[in-house]
Amino acid sequence: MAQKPSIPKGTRDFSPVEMVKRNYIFDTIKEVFQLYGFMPIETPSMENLSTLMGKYGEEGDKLLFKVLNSGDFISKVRDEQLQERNSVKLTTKISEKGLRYDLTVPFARYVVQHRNDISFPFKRYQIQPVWRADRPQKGRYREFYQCDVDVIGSNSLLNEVELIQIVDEVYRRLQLNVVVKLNNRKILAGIAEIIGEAEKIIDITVAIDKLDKIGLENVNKELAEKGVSAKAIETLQPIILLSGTNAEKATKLKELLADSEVGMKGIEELETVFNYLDSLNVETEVELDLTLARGLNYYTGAIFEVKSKDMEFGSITGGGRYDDLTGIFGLKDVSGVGISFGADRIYDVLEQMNKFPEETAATTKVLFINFGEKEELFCLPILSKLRANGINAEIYPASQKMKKQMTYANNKNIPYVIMVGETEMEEGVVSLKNMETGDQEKLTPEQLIEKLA
RNA sequence: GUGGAUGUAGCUCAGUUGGUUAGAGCGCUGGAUUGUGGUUCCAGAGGUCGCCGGUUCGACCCCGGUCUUUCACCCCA
Repeated sequence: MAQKPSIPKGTRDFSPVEMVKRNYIFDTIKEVFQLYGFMPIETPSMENLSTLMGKYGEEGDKLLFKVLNSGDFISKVRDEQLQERNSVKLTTKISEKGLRYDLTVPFARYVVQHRNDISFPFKRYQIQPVWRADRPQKGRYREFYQCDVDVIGSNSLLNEVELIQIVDEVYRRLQLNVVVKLNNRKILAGIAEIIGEAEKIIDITVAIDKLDKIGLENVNKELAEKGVSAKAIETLQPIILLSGTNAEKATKLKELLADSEVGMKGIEELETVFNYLDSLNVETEVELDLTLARGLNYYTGAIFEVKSKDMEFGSITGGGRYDDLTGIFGLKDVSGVGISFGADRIYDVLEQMNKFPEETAATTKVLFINFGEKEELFCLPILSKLRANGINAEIYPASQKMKKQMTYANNKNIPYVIMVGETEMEEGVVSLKNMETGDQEKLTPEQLIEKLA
């Protein structure tokens, strides 16, 4: 055999069986999005690097896939630059495009670029692949799908509430038990402020975020390493370890953050959201979690994260409010909020929990066994009629051995098989065999349609 | 990006302290059974032992490199 073909690291092929399952996820999510009035858009796989760079932090820039310029790009680079052997610098000379890293930044670009055609608030959803040059692991790929919903151009906290309702509805339809973790960047900013380390907010949130993973001791250690003063760390302790119901946490937080204007604003926002939720039929547990930070540094208000309650896994949905993402592209004072469903991780959870529905509308319902030319001529009009009635049907394309045709039906999990030979043609009927029970009956074409429809 | 593991038939995996012809199960093809499959029985095909190089009389096995997959860290969906 010649060298086996392969695909790039961290990418995957999807078989027909997998695609049926994947589409089940996408279709469910899409339906719910539309139920809440969101409309789809798509953006190109590639964006200009100027759009992408600097939006995801230093780490993110490294994880961007860059696309080489076309043509004889290297001849335009000066010798000194080549000799310098500085990849980062050289990249700017030979690459001006990159694969999108997420859907939010391209969306911000889209909004700014099409601002005159958009009426705000703009509610859009977007289901497309994104690429990250991360090192792959289980549940982490270099190409994966995100399902984003965002509403931009509205400050109302009602948007936050609707997003949580969407999460609730999607996971109810997918029959997964999840918990929504909710926090607010303003509270985190307030905490940093009252412990006197306002400028270290990023380091502090990143450290706190790891609490349930590495424990309190290691969090404190990391804080110290990042240069947070011992006194500040001490003040921080009661805040990190805050417990009780959401209302209790909020009450205590108000005392602790009384001197911080941002902090109080954050609590107020959270309380508003919780008040709305209380009056709605949201089944999903929503928990105020102060240790939730999320890496993306463009978030400014609410932060969400959704985790499966049934298994230990990274977050399967996440998002938040960003007050000035479009500002970078020259459109000020437009606030947006959105969340992203990680379809690939949801797939893995559904697979492990065995929660995919058994029956799917996508597969073939009935196969015509092929006995030869004469029989084909008899069967083809009936086949057309089945399809006209919305019944997924196919005919085996050649009159091969019965066993082979039956095996084909088995492997494709086709529930019914139709056999037509001399006797059936004379009587003007077909023999319909149920592949599961083995039962067989003769039906006229009309009865057949009625039975399978 | 850092550190560790892994790679043998289409799939899941055995195996050899380095020695001539590399094994199983499942799957595949054919037959028992040319209008009745998923069970059973029989037979058969299929592998440059990830790739490149080194050590050796001799390498699937030892060494180096490289790629894949995977685990932890980083970060994240």
